[in-house]
Amino acid sequence: MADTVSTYPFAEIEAKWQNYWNENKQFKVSEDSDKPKYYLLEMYPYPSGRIHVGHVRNYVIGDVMARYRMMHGHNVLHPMGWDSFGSPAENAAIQRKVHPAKWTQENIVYMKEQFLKMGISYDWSREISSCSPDYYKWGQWLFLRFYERGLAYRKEAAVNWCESCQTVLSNEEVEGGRCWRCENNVAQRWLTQWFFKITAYAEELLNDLEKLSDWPENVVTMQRNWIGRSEGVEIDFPIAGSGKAITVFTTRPDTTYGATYMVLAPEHPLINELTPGERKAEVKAFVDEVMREDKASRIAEACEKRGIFIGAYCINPMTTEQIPIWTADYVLMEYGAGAVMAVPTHDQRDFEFARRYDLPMRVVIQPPDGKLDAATMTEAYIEPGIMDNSEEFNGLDSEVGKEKIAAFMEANSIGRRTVNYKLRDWCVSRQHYWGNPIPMIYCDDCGIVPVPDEDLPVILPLDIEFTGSGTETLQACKEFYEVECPNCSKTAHRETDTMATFVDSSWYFARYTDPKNDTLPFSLENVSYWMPVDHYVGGVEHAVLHLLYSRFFTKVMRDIGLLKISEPFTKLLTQGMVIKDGAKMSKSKGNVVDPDDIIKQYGADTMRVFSLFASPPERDLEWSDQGVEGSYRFLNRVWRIVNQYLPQVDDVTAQYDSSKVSDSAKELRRMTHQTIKRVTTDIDERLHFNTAISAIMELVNYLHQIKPSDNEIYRSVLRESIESLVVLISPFAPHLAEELWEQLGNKSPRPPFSKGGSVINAAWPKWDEDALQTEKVLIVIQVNGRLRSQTHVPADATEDEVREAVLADEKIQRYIAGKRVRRIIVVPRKLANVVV
RNA sequence: GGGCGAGUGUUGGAAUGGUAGACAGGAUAGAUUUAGGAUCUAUUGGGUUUCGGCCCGUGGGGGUUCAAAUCCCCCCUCGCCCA
Repeated sequence: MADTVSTYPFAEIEAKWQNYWNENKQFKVSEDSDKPKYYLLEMYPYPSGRIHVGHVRNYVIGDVMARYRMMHGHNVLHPMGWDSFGSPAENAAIQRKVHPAKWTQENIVYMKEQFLKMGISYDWSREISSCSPDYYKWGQWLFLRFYERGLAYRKEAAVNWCESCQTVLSNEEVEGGRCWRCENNVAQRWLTQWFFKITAYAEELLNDLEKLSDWPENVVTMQRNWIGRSEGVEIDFPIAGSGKAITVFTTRPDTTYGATYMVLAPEHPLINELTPGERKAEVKAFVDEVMREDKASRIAEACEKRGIFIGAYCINPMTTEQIPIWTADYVLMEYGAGAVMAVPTHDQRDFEFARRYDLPMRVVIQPPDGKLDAATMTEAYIEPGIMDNSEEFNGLDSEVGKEKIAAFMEANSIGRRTVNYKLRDWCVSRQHYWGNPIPMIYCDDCGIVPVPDEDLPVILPLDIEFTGSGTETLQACKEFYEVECPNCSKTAHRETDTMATFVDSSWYFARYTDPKNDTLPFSLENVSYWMPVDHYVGGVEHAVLHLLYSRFFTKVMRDIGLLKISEPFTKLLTQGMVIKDGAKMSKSKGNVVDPDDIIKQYGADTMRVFSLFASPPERDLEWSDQGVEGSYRFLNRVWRIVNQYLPQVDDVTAQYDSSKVSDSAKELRRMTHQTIKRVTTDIDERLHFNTAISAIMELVNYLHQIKPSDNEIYRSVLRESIESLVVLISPFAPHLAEELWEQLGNKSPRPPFSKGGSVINAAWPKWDEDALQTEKVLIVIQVNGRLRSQTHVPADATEDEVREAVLADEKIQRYIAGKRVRRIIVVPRKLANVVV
């Protein structure tokens, strides 16, 4: 518990310096700087009400990097804003009768205050909010540019429907068959929706992953899997008694002779057309049931596969046999074109399905070491092998057969080699009120008419009655819904769905470069100066969602001519979750920590230091109340040690002649420079702030036990140490550092570190490699790899000199007595291993 | 089922081929204090000891190496992603 007598006055200090930064516009940046630019960004938050410790971790990590770069003389863009459209605001409106705009605005005001209290170095002059018309106007503008290029289009399709959110979802928003936001099961519905043609960029999105060398490998892998490129063959199966064909995609054309039935996804548009009248009712009942079923259980392997014969046949183009067409729950529209040639002998799911419904099977690939019989197989044989029952292809290795069959199909116009992606076009319509209106008008005569640029933005009306669903709300609002057709001036109506909030967040990073531009989303000049984001910090939950969409938007914006880069984020850091008592914090578990309470009790610097010290950023962080107290104790220790030495270092500068340094000062100097090196490389190269802080702790512990001399050079060396300590700790505990910096008399310039004013203007200390050297080094001595002794040798001792010293060691002599020394391995300045 | 990641004291973690457990937390003892808190000092992986040491120890088993928490193979457990 905080005690006023023995602790530093964090509350006063923090308020003082937050005020100072604000008044001095310390973090405001412009494009006309001769310093090199650095764009440091954390994912902007949804203004849900209050900052939680997960946010704290995210934004503090970003702040350390931002402050570190500022102190390295970079022109650092470090902006913040609000992902302020979205369903929680709408839910609050329905449940608590507060207008979403009001609810959102109040949350923003509160959370901004919290950010200020945390001492995060944002340039608030660039603040953006996605629900503000001057921001969402440009989202609409971009939508129209997408539309002009055919990258935004409307189609009827089976789409994901979340009953609890009352809206459609993109495939990326469905995780394991559940809604990513509310974790409810997702069903399928036939609806006409707006889509972005992300598949047009599939190849580039995949290939450019190779450029992302500073991204965590798991994120790159997840995106690669999500895009899901596979090479194979598209095969046409003619429909019996019709001129049409069903096209399937397969990576295994070598098994085509084994395709004994066809399966269409229940959502497949051909089902209704192909099902003969007498079976229509039964098939429709099945299809409806599957579409209501949740996606999770449909894709679960353990679940029994169900299907129904639709009453039609198609022709296997290789065997020319008629095969039955089925529809089954295990085939999703996402795979290939929603149609699968079923080869039960060589695909496990087809095998299980065929066994259940007693469908025919034919072995067409034999393993190298045996002969399979379809009647006795207990599982599908999915490995390559020798082709069988495949006419002229018999006896071929199936890998060779793949190529031969593909060539045969192309020559005979049965099929063609193609590349398939798992990635589907991005459904962006949402049946919500609190979102960016899609700028489209429907006219009975002219059809779909885009809103002309000069009429943007389409303002989301605030004066409305909530009638339940968002779409209905907007339809009921006559001033919004009814509009003159821009083409023919007749009465037409507006689109009432709004855009997914992931559209807003797919380009916000570029808007920060020119946030007040009212003629374009951003100027080419500004965006070219700042973009790409040099370092992006956020949660791994966006590995596919936001990070894939943003890459897509960047490429489209490049093709529109808005910017010149292809990838938005050079370096990515995905931080782990904050957990408590082994579980994710949640109200129901009662393990929620409120940052406000921590700040009140210990101050923002303590909270910052704890959330950095407890674990490296990419790992999960276990919150510990006692750990917080430990960080608080440490900062108090820093406060005391600097104050204790203040009188001794007050009248000297940190400049001295290093050749005149005494032995005891040399040791202090070595410790200081070693700390500078460790902290610098930990922040800069490894991003391991926990070990950087522990290095500072070691310096503090050392300073605590020295007996300083009165000698002027010694006091200069001590000043260097104290100043380094303050500068090194400043990205972590900026308020404390500012206060101590001022106490050290560094508000006016004082060489070599202080340039006057804030500690942020200070020069980041450089370590002197010579200062790290000692005259003697400790050599650990092993005998046969086991630690036996240690000895000191001169730092510049040769390997032979080390060997001599090792053999002269008393303990070692006992160990090797009577044995033949076969060799001695010497690791310079570290270790020697005697092998006997 | 596949892919990726992780598994180290009582706890968070450190060490990425070279002294395992830095730094913190917790605990124990002592100093200070009327007391508590704060602060300071010492100890703190296990076993054993004649107090010099010695043996064991990084999920389990095997291997490579003078030397393995670290590299390789097999297995177990957990997490995430994809089926």
